[in-house]
Order: sequence, then structure tokens, then C-alpha cells
Amino acid sequence: MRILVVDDDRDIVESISLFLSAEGYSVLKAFNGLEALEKLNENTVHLMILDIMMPQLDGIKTLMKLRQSRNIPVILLSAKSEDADKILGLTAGADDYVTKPFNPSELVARVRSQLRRYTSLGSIEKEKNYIVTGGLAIDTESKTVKLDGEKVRLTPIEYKILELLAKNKGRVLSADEIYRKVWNEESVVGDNTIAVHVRHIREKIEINPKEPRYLKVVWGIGYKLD
Amino acid sequence: MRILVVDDDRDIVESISLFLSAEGYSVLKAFNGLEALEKLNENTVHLMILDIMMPQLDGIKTLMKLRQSRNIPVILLSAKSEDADKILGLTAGADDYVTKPFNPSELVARVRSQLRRYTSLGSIEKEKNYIVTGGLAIDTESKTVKLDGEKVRLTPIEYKILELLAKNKGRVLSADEIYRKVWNEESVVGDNTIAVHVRHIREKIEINPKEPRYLKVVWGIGYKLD
DNA sequence: CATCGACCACCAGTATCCTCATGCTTTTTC
DNA sequence: GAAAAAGCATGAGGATACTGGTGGTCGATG
Repeated sequence: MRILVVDDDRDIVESISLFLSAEGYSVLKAFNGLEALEKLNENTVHLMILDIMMPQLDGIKTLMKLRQSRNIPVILLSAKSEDADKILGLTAGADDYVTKPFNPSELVARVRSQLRRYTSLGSIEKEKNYIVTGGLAIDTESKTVKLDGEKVRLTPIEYKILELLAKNKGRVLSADEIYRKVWNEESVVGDNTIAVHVRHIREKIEINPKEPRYLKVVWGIGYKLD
Repeated sequence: MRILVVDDDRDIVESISLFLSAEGYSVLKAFNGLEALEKLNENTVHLMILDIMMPQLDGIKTLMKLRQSRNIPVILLSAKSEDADKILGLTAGADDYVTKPFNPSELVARVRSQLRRYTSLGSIEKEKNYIVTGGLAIDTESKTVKLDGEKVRLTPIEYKILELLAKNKGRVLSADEIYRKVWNEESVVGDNTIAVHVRHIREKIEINPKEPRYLKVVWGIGYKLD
């Protein structure tokens, strides 16, 4: 079990780490929100202890960012014990909330408790990467696409094109660009292959292909998703 | 399924939106009662999450206003857990009542539950949106336009422009404004694209395009429908 | 091995969109 | 009230995108 400890106060990070590793947990450290998100991307992390007041990117924002793609337990740490902060934290998706100063043993107990619940639920399997746009949810892990909860069957190429557009949500990609990225080779001039695939995707993800809600054309430029 | 989230605390709106969109729901946001009512008019909304304590127009008043014309499920959100408030809210027409702080997953579960009940009752069929102006009837659900009972074939852009004008019946919209709303991007100067589309629309919905009955020009300002 | 179905590429015809040039109408200016 | 300016309407054509259909490839199936 690997735990990420995030606080801008290095002494606190060190002391928490000490207690956790004494319990047999593997510990990663970060000292602001951005750093935390980096570590999360680069490592398998099972739980995060997160301070709220931090420079760069505060705890709440970090948490919200995290929750866009992942579901691991997060214990918030804060000096404020006011209800409003607690509410905000829990609403933003925290699993627990501990106010400073705290008893290290209590923190460890809470960590154990969260991990127990988390692993027992088999959620560890569910660590996935989602890209969401309106009612369209793309799971880049299992390569599946859901529309308003309904699974949509796309062919491999269709999926690749959609994922590419989803990863560049809002940005317009020309047919050429799409061809290069999906096929990994130069496109031929006078080819409307992309257009045909776009039509097929639309037939599957748009209610009314004439009025695309998601996959839109930008005249003379290319396609975009938004 | 589109959900409107209303709270004056932007952080809360953001976090709720996050959880909902991860579930594949399309989300709209508003930060006070008036704004909420506007969004409700301009969009097809299937459920609303509504905070009670808000400036401008509070949640209860907003709810009562809404209930004069529509029947979608509404989940009230409040910091107060007193029975009196709960009763007041439910009496005013709310379908559920959640007190802060709440567990996001619980809220999502309640949303799902309300939507299930709502859609299973077939109420969603009744939420058809018609805009009628004289002999002109626009069905925003099927994106079709009828003129004196006859179906009119409009191209997607033509339809969008007409729908936009219809939703703002009587109000004058400048070419710029129309461009921004329909294309979702800034307009270019010295462009008479809108004028051309307006002509095409007129050719289809007006008997005598020279003397428009519906789509009228307001000199120096823009176009309007009435 | 033959058959079938899924998937993909390509083509040609059609629809849609935008631009340009120009004519017309209203407003402003003198 | 006439000329100038500004705003809108019109017609036509080229560029771009969409659509339906055809044929080819490939792997699965019997």
C-alpha cells in the first residue's frame, strides 16, 4: 500500500511519514498540489493525505482535479475546524477530514480504516481514466464509450479518432492531423476517409447527426469535440 | 440527461458538477435563482439540484416559480437540517432534500433514483418544447419546423439561427450576437454570413421575403422574430 | 475450404456553407 | 431635400462537408 503525503510544512510531512512507514506503508511525499498531481500520475498510489492550505495549488483544488479521473481515498488535513471548510472538503470528494493538531495514532487509524473500506470494495480494480464531455464518457483504460450511461459500440478506428478528439477537447483538428495521429502516416490528398468515419461515429453518439452535440465540424478547418 | 446545479457557492457547484459528469450526466450551472430560471427556459433540463440560501431569488421561491409551469424532479440542498425547513421545502414541491455536508456519492445516488422514477413515469415525454409564433411552430425536441402545418426543411445552421431567435422571441439580436451563440466563437468583422443565412431562412418560411411576417430586421441593430 | 460478417477505403453525387460583388433601402449629413 | 454613408438584401460560384453505395481485406465459423 502506497500513501502520498502532501503538506507544505516539511516537518509535518516527515513526521507523518515516520508513523506511516513504521506501520509498514510505503510513503511518497509532495509539498504542494502540483507536485502531488505529478506524483499521482507517475506512481501507483492507494491513499492520499492532503493539506488544504498550500501554495501553488491548494488542497481542495488538488482534490477536485484528482477526482476527475481517480477515486482513491483522500484524507484532508487542515488547521481550520470550522464547519464550512469541513463541508466544502467533504463535498469536494474527500473521504475524511482531520484537523490539526492531531494525534498521529488517530491519523494512522483513519488511514487503516479508509484503506480497509477501499480495498474491500474492490475499488482498486476500478482505477480508471475517464474523459467526460457532457453525456459522453470515454474510458481510455477499457477503451469503451458510454453515452448517457449506455455503452456505445465503436470500431477500433472510430474509437481512436474519438479518443484523439476527446484528449484535445475543444481544440480543432484538421482531417490531415487526425489522419497522421491515428494512422501514423502521411495522409493522401483528396481523401475523405476521415469524413466517413466521422459520419459513422456521429451515427452512434449523436441523437441527430445533422445537429451534432459533441463532434462538431469547423468549416474549412477540421473537427472538434466539445 | 441534463442536470441543472444551482448554488451561490461556486466551489460546491463545481464539485457537484464533477461527480455528475463522471456519471455521464450533462451539467448546467447557475449561481442564483434568476439565473436558474433563465437556464431552465433556454435548455432542456431533466433534474435540478437547488440550494436554498441564495441571493437574488432563494431556492424555495425559485422552486415555486418553476412549479407553475414544470414538473421535473428537484433536489433541495441546505445547511439547515431542521424539520421545519425540510417540511417547507417538500411542501413547496421538492422531491428530495439533502443537508450539507453531504456525501457526493449519496447525492449522485439520489439523483439517479429521482431520474429513474421520473423517466419510468414517462413524464419525459411530456417535456416537449414547442415554440409557436403565428403559423410558425418550432419543435426543439425533434428539431423540426412547421409552417402552417407544412414541414419546412432547414439546414442545421439555419435551424439554429431560427431557434435562437424563437427562444428570444421579440428581442432583437445583433448579427454578432447571433454569430457568437450559434458558432460558439467570435465573429469576424465585415462578414455578412448572417445576412445570407437569414435570406435562406426567409425564402423557406416567408411567403414574400420582401415583407417578412416573422423574421424581421431592426435597422442598425439586428434581427428579431415576432 | 467456402462462407459470412465486420470493418475499412474509396468514389461520386449532393447538400451545405461561405465569400464576393453588387444592388437596394434607410439613415445621416449638409 | 438631395447627396453621401451606412446597413441590409440578393445572386452566383467555389470550397468544403456529408451521404449512399461498392468492393476489398481479414478473421471467425461451420
